Amino acid sequence: MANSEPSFSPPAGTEASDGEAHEEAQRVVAPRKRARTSRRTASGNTDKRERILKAAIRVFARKGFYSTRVSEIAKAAGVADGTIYLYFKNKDDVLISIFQDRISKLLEVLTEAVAQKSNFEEKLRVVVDLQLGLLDGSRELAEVVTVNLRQSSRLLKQFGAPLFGKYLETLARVFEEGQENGAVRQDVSPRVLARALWGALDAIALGWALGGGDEQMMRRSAQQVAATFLDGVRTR
Amino acid sequence: MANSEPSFSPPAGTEASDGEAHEEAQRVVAPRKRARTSRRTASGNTDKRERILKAAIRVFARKGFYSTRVSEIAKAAGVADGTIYLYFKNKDDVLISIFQDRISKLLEVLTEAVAQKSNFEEKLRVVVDLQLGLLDGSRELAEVVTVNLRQSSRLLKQFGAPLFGKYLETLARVFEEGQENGAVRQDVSPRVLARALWGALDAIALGWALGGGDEQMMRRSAQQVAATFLDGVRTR
Amino acid sequence: MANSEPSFSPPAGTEASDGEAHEEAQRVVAPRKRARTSRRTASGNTDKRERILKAAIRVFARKGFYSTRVSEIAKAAGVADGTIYLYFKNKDDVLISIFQDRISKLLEVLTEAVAQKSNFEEKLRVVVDLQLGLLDGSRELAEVVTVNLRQSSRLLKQFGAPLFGKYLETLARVFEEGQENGAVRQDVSPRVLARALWGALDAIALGWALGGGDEQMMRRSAQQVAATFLDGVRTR
Amino acid sequence: MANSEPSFSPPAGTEASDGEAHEEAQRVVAPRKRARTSRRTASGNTDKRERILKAAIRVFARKGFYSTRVSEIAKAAGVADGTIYLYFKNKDDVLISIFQDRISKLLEVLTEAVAQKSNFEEKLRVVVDLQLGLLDGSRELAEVVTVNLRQSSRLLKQFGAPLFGKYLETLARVFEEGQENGAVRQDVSPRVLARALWGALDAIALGWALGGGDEQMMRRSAQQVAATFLDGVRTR
DNA sequence: AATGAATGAGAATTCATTCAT
DNA sequence: CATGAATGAATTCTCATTCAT
Repeated sequence: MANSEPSFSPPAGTEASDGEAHEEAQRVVAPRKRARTSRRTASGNTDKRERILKAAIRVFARKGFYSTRVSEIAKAAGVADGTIYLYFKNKDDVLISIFQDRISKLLEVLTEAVAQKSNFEEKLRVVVDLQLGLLDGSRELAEVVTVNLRQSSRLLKQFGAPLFGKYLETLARVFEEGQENGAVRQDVSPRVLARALWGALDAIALGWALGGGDEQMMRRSAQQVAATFLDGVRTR
Repeated sequence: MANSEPSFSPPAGTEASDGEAHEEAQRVVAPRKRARTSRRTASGNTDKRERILKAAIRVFARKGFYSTRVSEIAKAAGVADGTIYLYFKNKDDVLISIFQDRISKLLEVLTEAVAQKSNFEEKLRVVVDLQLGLLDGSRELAEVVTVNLRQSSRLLKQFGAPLFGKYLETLARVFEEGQENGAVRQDVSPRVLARALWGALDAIALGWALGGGDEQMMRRSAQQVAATFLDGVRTR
Repeated sequence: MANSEPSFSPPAGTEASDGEAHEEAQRVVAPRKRARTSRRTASGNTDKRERILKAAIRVFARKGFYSTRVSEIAKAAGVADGTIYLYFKNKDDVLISIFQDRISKLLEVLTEAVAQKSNFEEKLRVVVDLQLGLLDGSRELAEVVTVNLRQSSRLLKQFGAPLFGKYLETLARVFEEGQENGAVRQDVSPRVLARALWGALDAIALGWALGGGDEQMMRRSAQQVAATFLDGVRTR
Repeated sequence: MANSEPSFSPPAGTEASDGEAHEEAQRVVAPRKRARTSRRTASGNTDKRERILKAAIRVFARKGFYSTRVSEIAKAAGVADGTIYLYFKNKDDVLISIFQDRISKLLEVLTEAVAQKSNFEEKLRVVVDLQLGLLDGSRELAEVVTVNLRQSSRLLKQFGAPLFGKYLETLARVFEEGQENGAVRQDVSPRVLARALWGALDAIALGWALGGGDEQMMRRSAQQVAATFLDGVRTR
């Protein structure tokens, strides 16, 4: 099977019709004067926007973007339908925000984690663990990315692509460094390797996310993928 | 060992809420006296159902299931909107039919192709080429699968998953055989490898589809992934 | 009271927010292959688009554009809500279409009627009668214009203005000719006179339309306005 | 004779359907303990109600009743959305209050101004100047009337009409007096003349408002309309 | 069998109004 | 008194599906 995922940048004429939308992607951070009411007890009810985002992640993951009704997100978040629109421009904006908020966070964590490790092998293991959500609290993050990355081609192409590109870039850099210091074979492109690794891990995570697997199984899978990749890319 | 193929089946409570039921979710091969008119003279009016299916594959691959309008499929197929309903129960049924009709065919091709090759390395290369659409003209079909496998939890989990599971099964079998005859290392699960390979190839195909890359580049990438995987899984 | 009507061209920042809308104002003439079903018995059920337009005129006139629900138009036209959208892009488009269809017709009639009369006095009387709907079947036309001209500032400014401008232009031309051949005083601007006459007649028509006055009363009013204007503008 | 001032009152069955009723459509001068706080020290916090009313006049004049959001009025008035409801029963009530508070004031001014002039010609000139907003700063107020008089059948017919009727009445009275003392021709109805004059001036003001004309141009137009009308209605 | 105009249920979104702070 | 976040009823519009021709 050859293929292509929900894609990640306008491949020719795709889902056009609305060339507008989200002209000013950022906006809406919180309907004025937050801060007083927000972060009520220092933890619970942290912020309504956050609550909606979390609810949306849950529902999108379960039903997919298109099958999710705005009212379902609202109900899951425990707010009125209209409240969603106090924090997000529209349904699309909710999905986009999930990406922008979460993925950039994942990217930060990745960049830092990779920087802390000194040799190639360690870096690669960090990448694997992080993407599979085995690192600290990255579990939910990973799940969001894995599951939601696939919901709306149009949206994600348009707004997810740049961030996704940076993620791959960081991975490719790890392989490149490996080549530079002789740890990685020279006859393969760092970009291709980055993509392949991401895809492999993504597939593992997807199977796990959908199958409801336990973490132990996941760790074992991670271990195996890491080992195989290391052997595969090793200089010989 | 690890990863017992969670296999995409409805993970617990998924997309319930729609009590609308699936009274007879199965299929509809062709409402009304099909068989007689079908494949009429092997020439004119060859088969309208076929034409619709082909058109749907094209459109679904480009825009995804939810963003595709029934009228678009009709237009692409050169038939009236209503005609679709003469051959399919509803829009869902069109997608389901694609999975059932076509993917099982693709699966056959894979099974056969793998069976024809005698050693592990050759089998793996066949898999790679097939999935990357380098083997025949199965590109678009593969795209439908990958694109849509991620949009509708309900439909695809329910109908796509079993076939996807079989695909992975076939791949896993290749690795398993490799282990049996000593070509593949024993410390990794064939299932995990199958999934990882599929994911890696899928990611490559995605990048290619989006980047508008040429086939040559694709072949080179395929070559690199295959080589890396082979070295990675080789017994040592 | 100084004032200004619903206006007729973007006076500074007015009801902006949607700079788009109606980019391709024309469109939708009839959903494909009309002609067969249309104009059924040569008269009744002439055309669905026409039926909707007529219903909309009635309802808009009674309740105003903003207070009219699309479903009310549909009910009045005896069609389903969705059918409206087969012939019109949206609610706005219905109002706009009323103008484009009807006013241009009124304009045609005016131009021709004025051309047929030779002296100023007769021309002026024709204008009066036409605008007041006293000429042949122009009654409904006049009513549409009078009542609907005032419904949506934004819409009418944008789409009604050009046509309204032409209407005034034609009137002004009548006065101008009057000045040229000595029938009309030279110390007043034809444009100002055109506007004033239109406004005066519009006011009369409005009172009549809302009050449900009878035609006799209207004729008398028309007679009086015409007489007064004639005396007022006469060369002395 | 003709035209007995149909006067904008609900022409038969108008805008029924909304059985929501007008339980106590009348008015609300100022909910809660007004009077005490109002017009506090004649300086600071002069009167919030007044501020809201002024802001509403501005916004309604520009965008019309239906296109104006309550929040826009609030912002323009520099108060919170909820504050509006401390002084007005609802959005409708704001518009109604404008009519009742302001227009009756305008009417007073007109009545007085007309009373101060002794001959017909002077009276007519006063009317012209007042309606064209040349007499004081009543421009915006006049705009509210004209713009909104045409948008909402229900509200304005119900609440604006009576006042508008009085305005026309006053004008008609001027013409009637003119007839009584021989300054105005007897063969035209004062009511018709009143309506026609109002309409003519309204149209002029409209053109001016839209064309962004300067006051000088306006004065010239006013001069011309006044002169033409005077000549037109003069006894001969 | 084929057509495509018509249908109407369903979904996103808006905004007047309320009410806890 | 004021505030403005939250609410949810109401409305427009879409599009899968039907059915008369």
